[in-house]
Amino acid sequence: MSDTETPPFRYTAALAGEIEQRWQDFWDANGTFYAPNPAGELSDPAHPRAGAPKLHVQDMFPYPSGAGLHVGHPLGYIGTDCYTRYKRQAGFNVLHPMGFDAFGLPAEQYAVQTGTHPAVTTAANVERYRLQLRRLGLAYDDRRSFSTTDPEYYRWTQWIFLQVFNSWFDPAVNKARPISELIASYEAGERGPEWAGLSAVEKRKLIDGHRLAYVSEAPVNWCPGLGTVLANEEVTPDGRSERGNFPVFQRSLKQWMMRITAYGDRLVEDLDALDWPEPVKLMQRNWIGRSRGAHVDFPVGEENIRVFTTRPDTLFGATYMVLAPEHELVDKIAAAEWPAGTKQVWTGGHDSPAQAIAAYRKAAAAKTEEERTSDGKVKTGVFTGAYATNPVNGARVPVFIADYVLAGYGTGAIMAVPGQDERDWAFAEVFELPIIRTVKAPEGCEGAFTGDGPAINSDWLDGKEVAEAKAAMITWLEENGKGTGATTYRLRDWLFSRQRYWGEPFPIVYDETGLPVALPESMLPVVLPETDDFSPRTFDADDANSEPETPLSRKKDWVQVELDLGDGLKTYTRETNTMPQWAGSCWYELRYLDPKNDKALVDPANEAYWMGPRSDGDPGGVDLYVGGVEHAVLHLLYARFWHKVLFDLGHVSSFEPFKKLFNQGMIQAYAFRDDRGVIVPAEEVVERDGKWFHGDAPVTREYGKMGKSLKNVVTPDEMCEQYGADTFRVYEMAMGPLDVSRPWETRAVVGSQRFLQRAWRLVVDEETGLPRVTDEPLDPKTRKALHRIIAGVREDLEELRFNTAIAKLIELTNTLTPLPTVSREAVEPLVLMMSPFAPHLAEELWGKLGHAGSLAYTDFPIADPAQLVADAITYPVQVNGKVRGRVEVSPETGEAEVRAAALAEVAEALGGKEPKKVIVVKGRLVSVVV
RNA sequence: GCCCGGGUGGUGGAAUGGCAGACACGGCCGCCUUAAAAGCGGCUGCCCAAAAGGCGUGCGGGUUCGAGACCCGCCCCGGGCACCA
Repeated sequence: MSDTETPPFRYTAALAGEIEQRWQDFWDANGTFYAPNPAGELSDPAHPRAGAPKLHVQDMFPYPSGAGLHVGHPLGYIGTDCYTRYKRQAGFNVLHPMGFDAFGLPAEQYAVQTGTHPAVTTAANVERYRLQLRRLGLAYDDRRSFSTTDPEYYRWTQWIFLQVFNSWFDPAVNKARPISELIASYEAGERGPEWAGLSAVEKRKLIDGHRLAYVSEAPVNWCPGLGTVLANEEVTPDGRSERGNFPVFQRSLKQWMMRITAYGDRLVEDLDALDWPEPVKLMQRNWIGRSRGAHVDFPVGEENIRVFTTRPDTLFGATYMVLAPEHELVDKIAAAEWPAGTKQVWTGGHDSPAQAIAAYRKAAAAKTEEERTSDGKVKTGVFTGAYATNPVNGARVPVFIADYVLAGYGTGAIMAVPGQDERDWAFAEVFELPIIRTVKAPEGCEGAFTGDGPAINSDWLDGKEVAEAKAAMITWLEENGKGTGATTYRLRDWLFSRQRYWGEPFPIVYDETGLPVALPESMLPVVLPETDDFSPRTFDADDANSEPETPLSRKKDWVQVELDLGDGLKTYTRETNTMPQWAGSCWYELRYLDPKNDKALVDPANEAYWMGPRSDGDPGGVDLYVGGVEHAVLHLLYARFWHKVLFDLGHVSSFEPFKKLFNQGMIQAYAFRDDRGVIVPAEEVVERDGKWFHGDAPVTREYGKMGKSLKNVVTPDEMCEQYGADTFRVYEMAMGPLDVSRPWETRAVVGSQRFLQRAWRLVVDEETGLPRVTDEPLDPKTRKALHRIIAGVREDLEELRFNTAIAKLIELTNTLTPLPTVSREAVEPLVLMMSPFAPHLAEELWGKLGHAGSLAYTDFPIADPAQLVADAITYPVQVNGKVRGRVEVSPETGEAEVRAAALAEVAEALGGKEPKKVIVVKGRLVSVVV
């Protein structure tokens, strides 16, 4: 493109680039977007928004990968930036910070690949992200930025770990309390006399068993391919690692756990107080998987099988029982030989119960998780030869083992009620077991009936509806000592240690007893030791028997440490696991509030101001949290858990971290393959007549994520280069609603550039660069249009409907463009309204209009209600639902008059027929029925 | 299988039960230009040569003066969960 004929002051990419850099420097130099705190180092009583109503808006901070940002990443950041710029102008003290989540597997793996220390690559990646984000003109308070890998930051991550370690969950008050209170209670003899008789080590073990962070030897998810254990949340349903897709095996290993299950109830119930997308709430509810019901005891000889059921009301219909194959009672209750009356199908063709059980277990163990689930419909199992007694009616019921009962849920045993449970019905059909309906099924119902209805065949329960029958049965069980009401959860405790280098070290050492000892706060942070041997020990991905090895354990001089922890100088051994990636993101919303504070996690005054509840029942928290739906369970569940612990211990006044959650959509992109199936670079593909070509070769198009492997990455840097950051921002916001995923289309970006060019031209003479506005008042019609648009834009911005807000601004620009003179009365509000979307351009135009400094704190336009009243109303007139004419009347015109005018208008269409009905909808339309 | 979303022009998308398709891309035509690009102006849901008209929001019913929106029954796409007792 030749520049020779482009007017010297046209808003081109080059001019945009110059303006953008200048304003970014200005904002930095003036601290334009600093938000004042009520207390501490970041307070500023002279700030224009000191003491104003607050607004805390936050993005899910990025993981700075080596690949840098593509145009999809900043979608949410631009959205929050537009929203907060608007709210700042509308009078709010806005906190809009950004940081980096830089610990974790990918940083370490990238470092391993490149042979550089993760700290080096991480710092470089963070720096690159900062520059990329700065170029977009995002209005962050940079004083509050941090990386989770900063020792000044993870000092507090470790501090929170200590709070969790040093507390226990008291079910009596349903909250966490300091562990010292539990110890005091034991010492006072309130919890039984045994305490006094225990040795010091036994006492410690007893206490350690109550802590919210505890070491446990339990089955965990061991992933040899990654060389680390993983949390349940990090394992996919088919038993592979979410990251890397390696096989995951169940291994019993000694690991740190966090007692998130204690918070199961509150994590479910407090969802009701949150303004979150329903699907996300639902995913959390499903993950926690709370079921209410009862534990019921079924005697088997000397033994007793405890089952969990959500349907105690159906106990009279329990005709058999099933234990998980791994259940510990199986071997104890199994009969020596098949009892009389054993059906052939129950034995699996084996000569004795012991043989049948052994064979079944072997077959079950050989099945992969996928096979077990995909075979789901066909029920298998064998009889144990044992009979249990149904506690409500004394019926003798056979006990089976089957893999449709899971060892890890409830008690690993069920009472089977085929009449009311589809799985039990299917099993009963295969094994020819009796079926007793205990809830009246509707006419024609075949198979299990799981719905509501009156109880039948249930003695004293007969006639009661399900809910009432459940309650009655639980009361009966408790009164007769046969069971109790109970709640179970699918949620497991959170596996909190990883065998990695690039994570937060635990503030924990072990003494000569092998029991953990918390380091005192004064020793924080425990700095991650320097090493050049940070590679994890990984294994053949299928080697289930490999042993994890922590990189830190190789630092012998670090692991062995001499400390005085109150009883003289002693040698301790450090914990060599590190925390999982989620640790740093579990509480970062709090650190933004008071990032420089080295005395406390956050000053209570600052926490109360930015996140504290404002009314009864208000959970408090971040006012708006924007990020991808992929964090629906993991990050959001863990962060809620930690926040609740901090709340219980009095460190924060909000009981939830994120009051409102918004999931932005994903920007996707097309990718192209040639006839060999090889991906070709998307930027080299051209479209001709609805087909796509790479050179002359036809290629096929597919739709997917943006990424290196699909060769379809478009970066924000390219967009800034070709169009300018403001154009890029406007395009991203204009292309659709923020929460909808959509394809990226570079060629459409020019539309946003044209809009900005027209707006620029409205204010600036392209030849001279001088402003061309006049102080003449607007004509009344345009003034009305202006105020209608102001009202609409405000409404759209409040609801994060940026695409329609931009459409209205384009409409206003297009209305003003053909006018003979450009009135300041219209242009100034236009510039102010554009400023959230195109901040650099708006600042520049604001200056051209004669204002000094930044417009960031200039009031956002407010519509004049008097201008929102229409001069005239045009009524479309429908005849039998079709528009056949329209009449224009003044707004005060009465209904009768509108009706008469409308009928006159459509007289021809009526063709002399008498209308059956005429409906006049005031201000809307007239509908005539003939 | 169960539970959520969603289906509107060639494309991205607009529409408190009240004129379907705002705004934008693309396309077509024109102005400017030696020419091209950029810019500017016009047209652009489909059918029909055009007008008039007809048909149109995944499909089939229904409620209503009036349905893209509400109700019932299907189909398709995306996501989550998947023997959780």
